[in-house]
Amino acid sequence: MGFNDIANTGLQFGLGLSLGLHDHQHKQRDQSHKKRKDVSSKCNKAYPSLTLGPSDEANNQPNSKTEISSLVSNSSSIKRERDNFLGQNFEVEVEKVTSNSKGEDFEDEVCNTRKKLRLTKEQSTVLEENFIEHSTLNPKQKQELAMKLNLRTRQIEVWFQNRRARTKLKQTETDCELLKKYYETLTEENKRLQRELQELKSMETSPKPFPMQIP
DNA sequence: AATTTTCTTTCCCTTACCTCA
DNA sequence: ACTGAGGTAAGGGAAAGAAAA
Repeated sequence: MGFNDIANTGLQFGLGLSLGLHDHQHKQRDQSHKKRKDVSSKCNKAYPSLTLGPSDEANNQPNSKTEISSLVSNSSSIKRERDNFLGQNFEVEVEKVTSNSKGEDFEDEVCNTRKKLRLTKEQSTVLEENFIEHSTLNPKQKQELAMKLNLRTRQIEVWFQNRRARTKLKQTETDCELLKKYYETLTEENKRLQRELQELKSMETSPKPFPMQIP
């Protein structure tokens, strides 16, 4: 078993732990959760700017209820989506598009793209500074930071999550290198001991010195 | 008061957009 | 113009706890 095998086993073990949680026994646990996500997902895909936040610096504004209502029509069920922006609790009515042909065509048309926001240099710097201070935020800190940077709390949350993940990845890489070195050292040591053992064995099998005769 | 259901928040892994060489 | 790699914002599943029924 080489180092890579050991490393892979470790990775698989780690993955297994997390994948093990994706058990079918939890699938039915909360259907409403999934529904909410579906609605949210549909809305996100259809109208990235509505929930993904600003697509550029100029468009850095919260989305109004009327904007959403005017974009989505033909409702069959209504869900309320909350979000915080600038310390306010925005409650947004998201209308689920029914499965009529018109709705599906429209969805297909707009769902292929997922716009991605780029944080400005200033925003990244402030976030980085905050991360150095504390790698996790409480709701209040999150709120304040969102207000300060003119971002949604979800975006702050996501940034910190991703930042923690990067830190963890770096640490894992460092640990991996250390383990690799340790493995090499142990291999060398093992070889040396094997040689030593071999020498001792050969000495044992060679003829012993002539025993002294005692009268 | 105890139990069940629904909602909210958070974490983690994965996906996919974007940039650059 | 194309392409592959790397960085990273966001999506989505799951868990845990709170709130509502």
